[in-house]
Amino acid sequence: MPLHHAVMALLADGPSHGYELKGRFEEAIGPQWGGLNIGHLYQVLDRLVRDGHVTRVHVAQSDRPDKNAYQLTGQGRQELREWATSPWVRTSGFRDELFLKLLGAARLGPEALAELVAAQRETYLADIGALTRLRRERGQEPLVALLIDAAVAHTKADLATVDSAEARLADVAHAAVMTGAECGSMDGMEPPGIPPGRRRFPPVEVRRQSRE
Amino acid sequence: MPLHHAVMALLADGPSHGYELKGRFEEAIGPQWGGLNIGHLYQVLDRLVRDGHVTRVHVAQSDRPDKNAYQLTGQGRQELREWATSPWVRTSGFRDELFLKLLGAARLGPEALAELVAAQRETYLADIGALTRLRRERGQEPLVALLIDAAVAHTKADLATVDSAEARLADVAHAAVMTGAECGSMDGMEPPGIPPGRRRFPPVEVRRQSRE
DNA sequence: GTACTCCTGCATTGTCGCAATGTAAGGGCG
DNA sequence: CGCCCTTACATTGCGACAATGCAGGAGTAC
Repeated sequence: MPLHHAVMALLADGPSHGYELKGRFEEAIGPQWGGLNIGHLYQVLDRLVRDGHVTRVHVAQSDRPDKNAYQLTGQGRQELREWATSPWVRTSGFRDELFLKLLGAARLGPEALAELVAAQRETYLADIGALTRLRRERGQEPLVALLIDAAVAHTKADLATVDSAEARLADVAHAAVMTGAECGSMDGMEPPGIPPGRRRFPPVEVRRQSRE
Repeated sequence: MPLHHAVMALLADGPSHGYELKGRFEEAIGPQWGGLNIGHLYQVLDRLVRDGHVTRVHVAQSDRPDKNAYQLTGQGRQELREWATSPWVRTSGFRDELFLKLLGAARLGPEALAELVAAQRETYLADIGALTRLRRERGQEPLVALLIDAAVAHTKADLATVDSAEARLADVAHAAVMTGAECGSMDGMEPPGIPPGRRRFPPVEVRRQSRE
């Protein structure tokens, strides 16, 4: 995710340096985000300097290793304001690895689908449990509480999706078995030419719809 | 997102080549995913070949430009099965750009937050409308219908989040204004040293909690 | 021949994580 | 005191993958 705007948001409170910014970020956004990688952060800071959103000032310290202080520029402040007040518009569709797994499992047959659904269900329940625990620990900060609630809502929606998936995809999964997705072998040899039999999409007719 | 497993899932139906795989993918996963970049796809195929999940066979054609056919190997088939039947476990926390925007807007003050919330609300409503339309057009395929429903559910959850955000973050936003996040100027000069006044996080005491 | 589709590859940018480096403060110990 | 070890602080570099875009060959249709 584009971290650089969030870094600018933190810098709006006053200059800071890489190591401290990591602390500020994790303090502000809460534990459900997951740790912020420090190497990534410095790359982001480099880019912000390069683009003129932030200036770097070297600060010598006697009692500690030197550090680089980063400060928001006027241009950066303006950029931040624009970003923070404009909505997030989905640029690349609804992409979720779960979707791909459902596609794969459905094509593998009903047993594979059932296995995925059951396992995924457990995972989501565990996630919700962990989030609930987090919420108890860090629920005082309003932003953190809000974000945790949002994460829980997402997970519950996902749970409902997988719960309905097995029934709704039963036909697909059953059809997949018949068309040869399951007939193993044919590992190594099978020389060129593409065996023309058993292919569901002959020349496939790529339909370009008017989106994008 | 890790596309390569999905490509393997498509190849489970039989060998294919890059351009056709793009068509198969968009056919199978539906329009809500968004277009698949062809360049990306070839990168993925290269990696699959490198890792032994897929073999490439050059196919000469008289009536068209030559093409490369890709075929799943036994190892690839096994890898596919493992991936498709194991749940997706969130590795990197709940990361949503909306969360970062809320953080940024809240720090900018109540007006910025209100602006973001209103705009985001409109965006989500428009998304839901577009998805509903899609659902009418492509709702026959069970997988596509399921994925669109999942996308709608997610968006509705997001909608609820932003709707509650303004009230729940009012205190944070108000506090932000007082602490100087809004006092403009200080663009260019302001030489080194980091003005020690007006900083909410003096040495900041990075608390490392026991996660990860 | 030129416009177009099919098909592929490369270059570039951004995201993300790990590992390595260097400085300095603090503690134990002969 | 001089030595070593650990911990905290602070930064940098490397490498993999994701994603987009552009260039271009090769054939077809006019």
